[in-house]
Amino acid sequence: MTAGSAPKWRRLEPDERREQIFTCAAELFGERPYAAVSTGDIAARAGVARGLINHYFGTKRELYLAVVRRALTLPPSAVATLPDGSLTERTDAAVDWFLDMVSKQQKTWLAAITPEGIGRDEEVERILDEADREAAGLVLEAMGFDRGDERWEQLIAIVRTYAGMVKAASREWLDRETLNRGQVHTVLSHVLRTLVADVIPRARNQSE
Amino acid sequence: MTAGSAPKWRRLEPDERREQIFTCAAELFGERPYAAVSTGDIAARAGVARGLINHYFGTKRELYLAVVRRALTLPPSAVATLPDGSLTERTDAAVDWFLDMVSKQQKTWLAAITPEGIGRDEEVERILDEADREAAGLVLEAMGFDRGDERWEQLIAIVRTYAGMVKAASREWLDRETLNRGQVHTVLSHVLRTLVADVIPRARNQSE
DNA sequence: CCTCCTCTTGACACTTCGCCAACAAGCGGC
DNA sequence: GCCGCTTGTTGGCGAAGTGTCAAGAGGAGG
Repeated sequence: MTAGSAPKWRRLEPDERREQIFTCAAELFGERPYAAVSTGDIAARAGVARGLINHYFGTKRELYLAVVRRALTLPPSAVATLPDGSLTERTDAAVDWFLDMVSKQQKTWLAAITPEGIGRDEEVERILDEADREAAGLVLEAMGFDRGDERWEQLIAIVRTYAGMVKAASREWLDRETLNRGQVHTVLSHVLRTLVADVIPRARNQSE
Repeated sequence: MTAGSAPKWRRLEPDERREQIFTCAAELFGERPYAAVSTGDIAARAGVARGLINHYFGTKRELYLAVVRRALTLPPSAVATLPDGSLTERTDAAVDWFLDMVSKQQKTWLAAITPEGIGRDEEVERILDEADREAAGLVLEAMGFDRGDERWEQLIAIVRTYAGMVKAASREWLDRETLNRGQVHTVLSHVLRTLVADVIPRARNQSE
């Protein structure tokens, strides 16, 4: 009791506070579905007044979208070095690189791609869409395709189809633990090779 | 004004009313995300008092789960006749059958498999899981595997991985319209054939 | 026509959300 | 070292949503 001037709360830089709230929100949204997380919960975990959340993020939903956006934005390390070599070597390397990345981010990423039961959310879909498109582009380039390809959009679509399998495989490996890493690698690289070698050439001739 | 006894509301059989509310809820949950649909909205569309929803379904969430459950339960016609023949014939037939089914249910099914951004919902995941498992089992049997196989769980896992691709492909076809039916068919049947012929035999030797 | 069963309503208590005016932390001037 | 101003932060209000429950009313049966 030397001095009776202990501040009730500490004043932070806006970016700092914003980030702190964001982190707490990300944790909670990762644990429970959107509707089961109240702004009160988030404020409590961050140790701030509820109103502050609206001050920084406007709306609960906007905060949620911010969390989703960041969770799905792949780290810059994404632009990894892709080896030249045979098709098999390249697909193997790509899948390996991907599995490494996922096993690190594990928890966040898994939560981010978990399918919700029903009910379309335009905004969220657009974010997911953009992230997938980005990833698909990287994979295609790693496989030796050119961004200027006349059928680029079609190629993207096919790889995005593959991305659905990648996500499902990751869940089997990390979440359900029904497959081990080696098995997942086998599945994903075989399929990727099939796509590049057999499917894409054929699909090109099926445009209406 | 012949008789002043026009009833304010009509009394229905419980099953009938329940079904009516359920239908309206399914529509709304298909249009907007869970949190953006209020029980008031549902009651309004059904033309009943809000309290009646709780009477029949207990909770908004329970109603939602009921909708999800039904949307994902494949119709009994699922047990279609699977032809004998070469592997290629069988995979082609399976994919065709599936695409037919999807193009009918289209809207509902698409909404049901749409991924939400983040936030895991145990209950919903379990329902999705069960539906996938069911479907995977049918596919495996159609491909000539036996439910008594020593590695049945592993096979299921691999096919479930494939199911992720099937869903993504359906979205590209019906929703984004970046691939046509023929292309989707090509992609899916090739991959399925690769899985059965190449991947599954190898993965068997990779169990830890 | 009256009675009773039960389907249905409407209101109450409680939680959550967005808004905003008032408060105070703590840096800079004197 | 004290004071004043900027602005990060609080706390409470009003609107909206949810679950509960006792009371009300449809309509079949006697």
